[in-house]
Amino acid sequence: MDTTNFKTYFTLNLDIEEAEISSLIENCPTKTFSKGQFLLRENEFCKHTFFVESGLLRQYSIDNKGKEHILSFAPENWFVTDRESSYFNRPSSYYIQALEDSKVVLIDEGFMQLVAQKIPNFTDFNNRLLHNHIRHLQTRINLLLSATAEERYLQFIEMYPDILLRVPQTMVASYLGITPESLSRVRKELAQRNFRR
Amino acid sequence: MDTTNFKTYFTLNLDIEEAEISSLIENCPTKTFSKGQFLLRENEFCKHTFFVESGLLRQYSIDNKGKEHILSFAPENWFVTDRESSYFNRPSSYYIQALEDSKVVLIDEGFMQLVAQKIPNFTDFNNRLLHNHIRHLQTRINLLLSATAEERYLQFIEMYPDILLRVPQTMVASYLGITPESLSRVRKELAQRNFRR
DNA sequence: GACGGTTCTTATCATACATCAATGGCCGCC
DNA sequence: GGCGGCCATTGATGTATGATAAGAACCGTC
Repeated sequence: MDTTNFKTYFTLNLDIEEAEISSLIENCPTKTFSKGQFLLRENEFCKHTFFVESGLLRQYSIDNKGKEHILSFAPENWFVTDRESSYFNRPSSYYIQALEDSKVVLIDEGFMQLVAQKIPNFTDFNNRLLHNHIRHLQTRINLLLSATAEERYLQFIEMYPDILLRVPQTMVASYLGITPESLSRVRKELAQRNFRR
Repeated sequence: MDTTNFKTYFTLNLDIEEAEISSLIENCPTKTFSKGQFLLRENEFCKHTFFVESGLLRQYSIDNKGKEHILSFAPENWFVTDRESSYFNRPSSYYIQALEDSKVVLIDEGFMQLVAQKIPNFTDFNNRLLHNHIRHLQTRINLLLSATAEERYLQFIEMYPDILLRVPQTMVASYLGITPESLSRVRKELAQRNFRR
């Protein structure tokens, strides 16, 4: 199956030759998920990091009142996994689901170690990914602590203009930590104050 | 200066001999901060990871309305740093401040690389720290998205019973993302329902 | 032991957001 | 082309938490 994005992602981020990548990537199965299908469910053990070749995924949890809370969206060229489960080997508390028909590369621990052996600066690369993740989470916490629904929405538009157009509003609301109704009103407010798109 | 905690932390987490540690640690300056002093301020570049030998630190931001939001507390045996600033080399958006008189080990990039060279499984150790950090942040986001003030407070008590007793309530409130007044009410509520401590 | 600062509590009022319920648009499907 | 499911909108009402203000408790300090 075609894994163009995965390959270019690697060549861009690692100092590595085309041929070598291709031979490495052979070790990674690719899988197709159709809209609505699950890549991971609560209480399962997460065994992979998923690289999104095409399509769109979401990672979310369901709280004790039955409400969904989206932790992250993953469009093409993004990684997603439950590190808590995969790294610490615990049952996951999250779901990962396809929001569009998606092609996904499945990366397991063995592959990581293989690449780490073959490619010297892979650990650095991995480190960068982790740091990026942390930065991202930290920003979000800060936002949840300090910003109103409207401010968070505006920030979301800034950061993920593409995703905004690809998912139902309900899900944006769930990401922002508000109800769909509230988001609708926020949008109305903004529209009335002559805010476009 | 005495760095007992730092040493034992290392011996416990890395496969390494006492003598070797001591010689390594010589490279790390230790500094004392008295209550209220700053280790890092907004817009400064964070050059160190801080290991708290004794005392208590907090990391917080100030939003555009002038309100403080505590991102983390760091009691003895904890690391704290602004990874966003130190790793990506950007001006920090956070403050790090001593809440008690504290002894702190200053770890810089050079030290990290030195240790990485000398000690084979240091990268793994470092990885574990990063993953732990991520897990922690993720849990917090989930909580902010799904739990009420009361639920968050109860969870805080569970996780940080010691810190609860060491910092003013104002700061607990700031960590939870509510006002001190609200926290006071939550506590009153709990007390009336016969909840102890 | 009085003083001034900080912290905590309490009361009243204000507000952002949730909840509940109804409606209408959109779209795929038989 | 009508039917049913999903989604967005809107209105009425409820509730948790914020804002403001004032007083009480605590605490180190001179």
